[in-house]
Formats: sequence, structure tokens, C-alpha cells
Amino acid sequence: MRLFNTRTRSVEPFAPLRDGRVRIYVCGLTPSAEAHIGHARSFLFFDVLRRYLVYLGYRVDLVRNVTDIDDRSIEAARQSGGDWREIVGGYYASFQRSMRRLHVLDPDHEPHATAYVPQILEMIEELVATGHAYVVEDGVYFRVRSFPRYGALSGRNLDELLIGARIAPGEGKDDPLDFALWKFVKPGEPSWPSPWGPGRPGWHIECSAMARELLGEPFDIHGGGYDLIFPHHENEIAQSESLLPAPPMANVWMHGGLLLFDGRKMSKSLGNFEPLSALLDRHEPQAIRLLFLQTGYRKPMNFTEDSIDGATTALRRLLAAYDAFRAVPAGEAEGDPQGLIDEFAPRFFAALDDDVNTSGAMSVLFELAAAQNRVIAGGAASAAAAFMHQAMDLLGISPVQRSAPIEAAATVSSSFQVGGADYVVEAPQDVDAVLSDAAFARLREALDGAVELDGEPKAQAVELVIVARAQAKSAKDFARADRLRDALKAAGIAVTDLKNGASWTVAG
RNA sequence: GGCGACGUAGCCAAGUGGUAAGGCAGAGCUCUGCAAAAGCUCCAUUCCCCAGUUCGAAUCUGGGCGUCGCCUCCA
Repeated sequence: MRLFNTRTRSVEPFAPLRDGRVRIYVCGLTPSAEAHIGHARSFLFFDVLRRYLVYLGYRVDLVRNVTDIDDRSIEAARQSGGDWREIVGGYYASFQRSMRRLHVLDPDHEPHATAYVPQILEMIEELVATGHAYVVEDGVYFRVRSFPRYGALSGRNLDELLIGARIAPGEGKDDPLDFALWKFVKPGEPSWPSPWGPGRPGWHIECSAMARELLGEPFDIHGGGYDLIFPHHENEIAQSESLLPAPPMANVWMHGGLLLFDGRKMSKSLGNFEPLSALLDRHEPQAIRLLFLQTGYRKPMNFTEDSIDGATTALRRLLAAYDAFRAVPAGEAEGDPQGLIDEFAPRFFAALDDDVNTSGAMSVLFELAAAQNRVIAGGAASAAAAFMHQAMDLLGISPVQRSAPIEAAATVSSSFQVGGADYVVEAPQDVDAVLSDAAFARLREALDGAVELDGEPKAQAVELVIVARAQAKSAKDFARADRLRDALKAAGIAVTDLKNGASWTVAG
């Protein structure tokens, strides 16, 4: 596998530093506001990277931190009169839920900065002891000039930086480029005790301290958004490598391209974004996931809500093809299954090998979907289904649509998907009851609860209607069949007839 | 001003020396009780412009134009 390394500005072969273990640190969220879709893109990429590394047989340790104390959350608490912990906790919970809806797997460690104050202080003490940091009236600062390689990651030199740098009022640092490791407490602010006085950590030191604590140094991959290259990652390197006999602190530095909204970067200062959670309420999360997968992770990407519609269509087609493969009974046709699969699978994995080219990988899946008739005729349906399942799993697209053999299995198969979960359907007990008006009313009620994304769908009720409708159809009672379909539609369930049955989805 | 990226069909987008993936939209067709869905076919002689290197360039070099990002909190 090859990865683009910001440190060397080139794509290079990737190998773990030791033991087949890949240790990754991704700079996570500062939950002082609702997460936006740009955060989603970044974390989603590292999720795919991690899934692929696991597929390659590595043992992956992914750390994604939470900056739970910073100026903005303090300010938000001050304005609302609430507690900063509650504010941060609320935004974080919302973010975590959004990540799960997008099928971003939980990190192995999700350290909060405030839980690592001892480690942070220890590191600052080392930096003070070695002359890389100094104490002044408002805090402890890192002396940038003490680290000769400063600027290497972002390709800047100190004199250029100096032009734009300023010392803000109240900052007692020696050099405009120096940055805070520890900020002494101001009235009304949360604080922790330290050898130099109560205060709180500066932004950059937490990542250095937590990476060192949880992963050890050097570790394999350090990631984050493109906008973190400077100054955040530059500062991390300065802090960590000042204490390290042999740099680098991280072997590979990876940065995800930023997401633009209306051609502009989304940022907290511009405030030009909508909460991710709201967007996920309006669109199928997996479609958003697919949309990101169709663009290279390093490219800036202009996000428009309209583009999700196209991705939703594409996703449906992909899952329909998977369904078609699965619907073919095993051993039905003669052919060369392996030959057919070899047309696709190697190209899929080759794309991922090439700096996680998810766009190229996706295109292979679409080609396979388009070739479904040929693949099925060639007897490769089950092999194709297995490959697609594996491939979609790697990309975090859930193929949980599945066939549910029920009473009239010979003529009816139904598949469904709700909130990415898998459901089992029992044999229908009394189809005639479903056909009565009273039963409809009960069904409607049951289904009203079913359309909640993370709610427990009354899948059995839906399946009963599907069966009843199939029976009405085979009896040529189309009026009744339409009535059943309309009932489901009114309950937010869209039914689509297939060759030998029907599929249904929760309509958006 | 300094540094960096990008510019491929109506839209999105892969491709970094060998003759333009894929998705959406659009057109025609097949299937179909109806709805849909799905499938098939078509859709860039050409990759912002100009010059150059090469047997050969979207890909390399030089120049130009345009867009965006970083240089301040940011994924």
C-alpha cells in the first residue's frame, strides 16, 4: 500500500514501524459547537483508511482525541450561563451519534484533553527543563526558535511567518511565534493546578502528550484536516520532537482536503455551515458517505446539498445489484466464477492500495453492478455477492439489505433496510387479518413507529403486507394489491416490485 | 505580500508519458396489471489558454489566465 505523506510531499510505500501494528493518531473535534459536514468528511476518510489497514492484516490502534477545553467552549458557557462541561458534552454526544449514523467506527481510544492533564504537565515540565519552554506572567510558552526544524512540515520559514505574527494584548511571550503550552487561569475560567500556577492546557500540547501516552513515539500515522498542518501539527512536532532523541514523532502525516460550502471553507469563524446532525436527518447517511468516497480525500471538495441526491440514486443502484446477486440460488449456472470476479476485485484493491483511491475503487463496484446480468449468467453471482459484501464493508457501506424467505418463499422474497440494521422476519400468522380495515389501522400505527431511523421497525407487519399483496397479485386482484401498497406508502414505506417478490425501504 | 493546491462532458469526478474510469442528469429501448425499480444502448477526437520536450502529453517543462486554501480559532 502506498500513502501520500505530507512530511515528504510524496506518495510512498507504507509499512508499519513495528510488529504489524499500525498506530494512528487523528486530531479530533473541539466540541464547542455543532459538528459540520466538513468534520464528517475528514473522520470518514480516516475510518476507511483504518478499515483497509485492518483488511490488510494489520492490527490498528486508532486514537481520535476530543479537545474538551478551549476558549470557545468557555466563551459559550459564559454567554449561556451554563456549565462548559455540559456544553461540550452535548455537542460531543451529537457528534458521536452523527459519526455512528455515517458508519464511522468508534476509535480505539477517544481521549479527552482534560483527562490527561498530568501527562500534559509532565511534558511541559520536560520542555521547561530542557530550555524549550519558559514561564511568563500569563502562561508557559514554547520557544519556537529553540527548534531548528520549525516549519519543515508546512514548508515555511520563521522570517516569513514573523510578518503576519503578532502578540495579542495580555500575552507575555518573548517572540510573536511562540505559542502557549499552559494558560494561567483568568477569573471565572476552569483551571487545573500546575507547578507554575492554576490554568489550562494550550491547544497543541494535549495532542503531543496524549499521542505519547497512548501510542508511544514514534508512531505510524498522524492525521487531520489540511488546515491543521499549520500551526497545529507544526507545533506538535516542535513540542514532541524537542524531547525525542530521534525524530520524527510520526512516520506518516496525512491530511484530508477541506470541504467547501458554497465555494468557501466552512469554519467556526465564518459560521457558514449547518449542523451535521440536521443534514443527516434530511438525507440517507450512507449516500453522504458514498458522495465523499467518490472524491479523492486530498482534494478540496465543494459540497452542495443537491449532490447528495445523485449519490442516493447511485447507492440504491449499488445495493440493488447486490440484492440481485444474492437472489440467485447457488449452483444455478455453469461458468467461470473466478474469472468473472478477477475482472473486478483486483482493480478494486489496487485502487485502495494507491493512496486510498476510493473514487477509483467505487468505479469498479459500479462496473460490477452494471455487469450483473453477465456475471449472473456466468455463474458468478454468489462470488460477486461475497466480493461486494467485503468491498462495501471496507468502504463502510452497509449491505444489510437482505432477502427474507417467508411463507410463500417460492414466489416472494423481500428485502429491507432500516437504519443500517438487520432484521429477521417470522412466517406470517394470519394474512387475512392484515387485509381487514381494522388490521390496516393497527398496521399504520405500528409503522408510524417504524419509520424512525434508529427505532425498532415493525418489520414483521410490513412483511405480512408484502406477502398479502403478493397473494393478491397472483390472484389478479390488483385493486387489493394497490390498496396494500398505498397503505404502506401512507405509512412511509415504499414498495418496489422485483421479478420474484418485492423490496421495501423507508421512504425519505 | 509569502507559501501551497487545483482547473477533465450540463454537474460531480478518477486518471501523472501510450491514446479519456465511474456517478448524477439527459435521450432512445427492454421488462412490466399499474407504480416504480432494474437492465441495455447513446452521451468529451478531447482534458483552462499559449509555447516547448517527446515517436507519442490530460499527464513533463516554461509562460499566462482563473478558482481556492494556509499564513489567526479551525477537520
